[in-house]
Amino acid sequence: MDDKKLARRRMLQAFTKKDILKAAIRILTTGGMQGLTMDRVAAEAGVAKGTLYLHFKNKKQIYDDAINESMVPLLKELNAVAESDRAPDEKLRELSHCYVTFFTTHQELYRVILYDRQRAHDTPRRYSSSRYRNYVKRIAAIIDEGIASDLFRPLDSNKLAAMFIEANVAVVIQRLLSDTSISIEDDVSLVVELFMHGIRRCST
Amino acid sequence: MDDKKLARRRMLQAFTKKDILKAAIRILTTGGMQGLTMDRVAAEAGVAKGTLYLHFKNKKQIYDDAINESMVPLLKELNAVAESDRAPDEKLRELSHCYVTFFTTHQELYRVILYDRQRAHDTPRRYSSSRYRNYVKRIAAIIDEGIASDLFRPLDSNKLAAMFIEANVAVVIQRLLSDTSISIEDDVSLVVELFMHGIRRCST
Amino acid sequence: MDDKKLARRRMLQAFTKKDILKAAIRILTTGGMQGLTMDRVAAEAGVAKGTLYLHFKNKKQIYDDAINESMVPLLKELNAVAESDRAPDEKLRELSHCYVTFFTTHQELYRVILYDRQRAHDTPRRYSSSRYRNYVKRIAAIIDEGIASDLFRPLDSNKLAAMFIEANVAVVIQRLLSDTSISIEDDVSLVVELFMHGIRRCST
Amino acid sequence: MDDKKLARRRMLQAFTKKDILKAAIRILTTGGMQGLTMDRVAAEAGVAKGTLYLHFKNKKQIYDDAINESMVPLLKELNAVAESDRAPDEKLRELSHCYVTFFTTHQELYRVILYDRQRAHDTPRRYSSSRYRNYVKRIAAIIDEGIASDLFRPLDSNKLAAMFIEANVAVVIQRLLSDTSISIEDDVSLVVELFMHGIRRCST
DNA sequence: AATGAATGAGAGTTCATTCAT
DNA sequence: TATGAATGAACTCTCATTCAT
Repeated sequence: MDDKKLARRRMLQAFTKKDILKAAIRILTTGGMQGLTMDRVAAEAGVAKGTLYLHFKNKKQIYDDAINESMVPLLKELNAVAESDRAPDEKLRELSHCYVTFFTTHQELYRVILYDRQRAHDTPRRYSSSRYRNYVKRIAAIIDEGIASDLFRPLDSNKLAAMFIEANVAVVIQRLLSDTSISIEDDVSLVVELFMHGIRRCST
Repeated sequence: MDDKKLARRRMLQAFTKKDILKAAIRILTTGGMQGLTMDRVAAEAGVAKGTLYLHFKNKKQIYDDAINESMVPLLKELNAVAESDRAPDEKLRELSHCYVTFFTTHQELYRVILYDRQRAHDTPRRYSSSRYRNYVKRIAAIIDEGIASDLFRPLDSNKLAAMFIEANVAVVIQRLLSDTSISIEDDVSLVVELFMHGIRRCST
Repeated sequence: MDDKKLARRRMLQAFTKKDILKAAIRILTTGGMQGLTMDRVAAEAGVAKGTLYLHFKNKKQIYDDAINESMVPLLKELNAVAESDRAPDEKLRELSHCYVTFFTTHQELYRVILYDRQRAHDTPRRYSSSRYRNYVKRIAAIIDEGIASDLFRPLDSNKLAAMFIEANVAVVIQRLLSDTSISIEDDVSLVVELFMHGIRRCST
Repeated sequence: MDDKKLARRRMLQAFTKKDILKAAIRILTTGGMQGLTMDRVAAEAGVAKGTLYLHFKNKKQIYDDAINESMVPLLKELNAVAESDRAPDEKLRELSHCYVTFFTTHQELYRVILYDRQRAHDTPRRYSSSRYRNYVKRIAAIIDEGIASDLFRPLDSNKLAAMFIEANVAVVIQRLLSDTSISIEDDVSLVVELFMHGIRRCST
């Protein structure tokens, strides 16, 4: 009986916490980093300002947790692709697809994540940064796979992985700037084409 | 006589304005977006806070103008390269070199610029964004050159240009994250190699 | 049967209340007035925050009761001394000893008590103040004893009592400020010396 | 001309600062330490809250400066007495008079000062505390004078000085508690009587 | 009787902007 | 044109108190 009550209470608490994070993500998505104020988070989550501090130590923690939380779906897809048994080049194509789709639908939040990306410098153990690094490493692993199977040439896989991610970023930026609704497939194909063969005409 | 005075006044005014922008750039370079306060700009520029409002409408304008101003040297180099009479692939190599060098030495400022990059959406007339777009176009023009001369394959030059920029960004980020002092030449070579030939082993 | 239960419940309740007060005293002793928050009292007492309000009307009551409670041991000693059959001057010496010892070992709490001392003014019915007044009266009674037995000169016993207390306070403050560990006995002797040769009739 | 303007500006600024301090003292005098909030200080001084931070680094500085400022008149009187050429016992009488008068008319503020008195401990260089210590030293010097001239017995002058101050405190507290308007002279006489027949060499 | 999540008023502080000089 | 004191809204965070369970 007591256990049930406790469990239920925990559930409710967890719900509130999730609600706050969702609210924070919504705000980051529409208003960017500067839009994220405790007042707005509280209002958006439908709780009192003080309640935020019951669930999070301070604003920074809300910010960090929100970004981490928002990346969860993308990371899940990334894992699924990485652990599938397709060929490395096919994996890259699928990753590109995930990436472009995800960031096309997240806009402002995506900018925030990009901005957050390279801050490892000042605060070495920053979670967010290690997250990015990790992300790069996974893609590098796929490229290493390709190199090992003689599919890819032996180049610096880590940097190639980083460039791969940013190439997708480039495509997303262009999508946002041009406002035309080009099919995601075409963009993905372009990215993959570049990475597989480069742009130089093959001089037999 | 009066004209002379007026001209001189204009000059002085222009000087003050430049000084303020330089101060803002220094602050952005070291302290990022959040470090940019009117107090600090005034102090750094050696003028009174109120004076800032004689030269700029508000903080946003200082911010925007500072970012534009900070890009001027890079844009000049870009122009020089674009207007030289080298082959397109050589131009890309040189651009990559300019890019990596420039951002490696600007760090925080560079983050700010990246963050600012795709803000075109909400504020359509934003100067900074049109700057980015312009930038992409110039590189696209070089790629078009290559395509026209049958050096490159006929792909979407605009998006390739964007990907080229971001590939350089990727390299810079990795430089910052790894903290190792790899030669810029090697990074540039990797970027060029990717763009010229892709990563797939050439199965002749 | 029911009575037993009720009695037992009362007992438990009384225990909880005492525990809370003890917790409050511990906090006041180490953290002073500003350290006393409901959260800390609850945590220190090992009860939920809401529970505090079952035993006390509000924070002020906890604060007041804690101060009163903290003085109980001193008051007991005071009573013991007052009711002993020693000479008045000997009693004062012993009181001084109690005082200096007690406050030397309580530090922060002692500051709180001193601050609280004369608040009678704004809130006439304040318990703590009447306590202080009571305390003064008891010492005055001892002095009156001395006067009656021709040991002391006939001066305003109430004010002399107050001065006696504060003289001990002065000694304690100096002990805290100097940080040297002078023997308590020496300090007590000084206080007594001052008071004896002041109030004692000069036996030509 | 420019100098005049500058001087005038400085004057105005100084005025504002003094006004803020006066407001803070007024609040401390009536509402004690807890009544001192930035909002109230601003309202009482008739300035905006932000203005406070133009003149003071933070609340603590306002608090400290207010206490120091409030003591200025007392310290002046103390100096005047100390440097006069009267006999040490006469000096003590006058000091007592100053003390009782000053604190009788300052009430709450006086409690704040007392509370502040012995905080040297946690923050060693605290101005306020060194102020108190200094104060004690000056009175000790007067007592030393008396000892040197064989007027007083050779006892620990520092502690006697502290006890002298606190004896006056005791008298003030009693005045506040009893609410009767006894003449200050009588109280002073009692203090002096106690101290004289305590520290004065007993001329058999 | 006990809990502890939720509240919300209010605290200290920052900073873009204004305006009298 | 230049100043910088003043403003006040907005910020992050604290904490005494309430109330459904």
